[in-house]
Amino acid sequence: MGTASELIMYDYPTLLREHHLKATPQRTAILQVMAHEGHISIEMIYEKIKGLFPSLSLATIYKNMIAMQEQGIVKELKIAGFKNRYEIQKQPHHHMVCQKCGSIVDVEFDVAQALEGVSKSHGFELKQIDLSISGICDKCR
Amino acid sequence: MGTASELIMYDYPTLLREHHLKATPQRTAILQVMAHEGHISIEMIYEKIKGLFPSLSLATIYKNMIAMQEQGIVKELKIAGFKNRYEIQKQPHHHMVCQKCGSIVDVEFDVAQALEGVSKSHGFELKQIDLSISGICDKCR
DNA sequence: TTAGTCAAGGAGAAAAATTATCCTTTACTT
DNA sequence: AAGTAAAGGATAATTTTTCTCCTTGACTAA
Repeated sequence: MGTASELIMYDYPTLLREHHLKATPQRTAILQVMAHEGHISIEMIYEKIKGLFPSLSLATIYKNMIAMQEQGIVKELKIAGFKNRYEIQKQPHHHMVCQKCGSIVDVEFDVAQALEGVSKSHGFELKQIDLSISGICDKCR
Repeated sequence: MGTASELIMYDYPTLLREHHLKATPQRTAILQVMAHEGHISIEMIYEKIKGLFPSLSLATIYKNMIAMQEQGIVKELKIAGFKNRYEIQKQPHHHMVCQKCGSIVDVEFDVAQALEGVSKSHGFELKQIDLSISGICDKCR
């Protein structure tokens, strides 16, 4: 945090418009909560912002998550043993999940090169890598 | 296929009993369908075997998947863009998913060693690795 | 083999998660 | 400032998953 290139990511209205989505207060709030909470579920988002928008509909969140996924702004995380969670797209990274407390930590680890070889040998055009490792985190031991 | 050690895996009644689960015809059929179809969803299983058991309940399949997961016989696959699928537990492996036709191919690729280092540096006790790569398969190009 | 027991199956309701419909509101364009 | 298309809200409808309760049946041990 602190450099211009990082700060610009917090201008969510602009980010939305750049992706041909209207910058509504609801959308901006969703992104702010996601930025603050990290890996978050639909109804956690709902709980966090329904105070700001008393008439907020759950459907609004679902619809926005779909729209923002299509635009590559957010990403759905399907992790064994947990309900789906969402995060804002950022640098490629993977996840480290504690099976006890459910905490999710980002880890940067480059598997791309090795997997290029694997996929190439299958005539497979590699688009995306989803990797999560599960275990027991430092705190829970 | 062909060796004794592989064939023994097809004795599902014994496999179930070894895991303290009763070997019912429904369970055996579920495992047979899974073995035949590979990566399969709950309702695909239901469609495949409801002919054999006219009174089959969807709840039976759900309950059995949970029980068999707890015993480590089957594994749930949560893959971005797809409904949950299930596979019979076998040698550690990962998945290669075509974003177009949805086909899933097993790939053997050892990421464990490298990830040991990553997790160790976070004081994390590594239990499980879930990796899937997505892209366009050979056929779909 | 047979009776007893506990797990498993079936039916259906209920709950949870997701999507669709339809109308109103509003962000953006010009 | 007005028009338009997109987004939000309310609500119903689907879909997915879980639960309850009762019946059936697989396994155990005599």
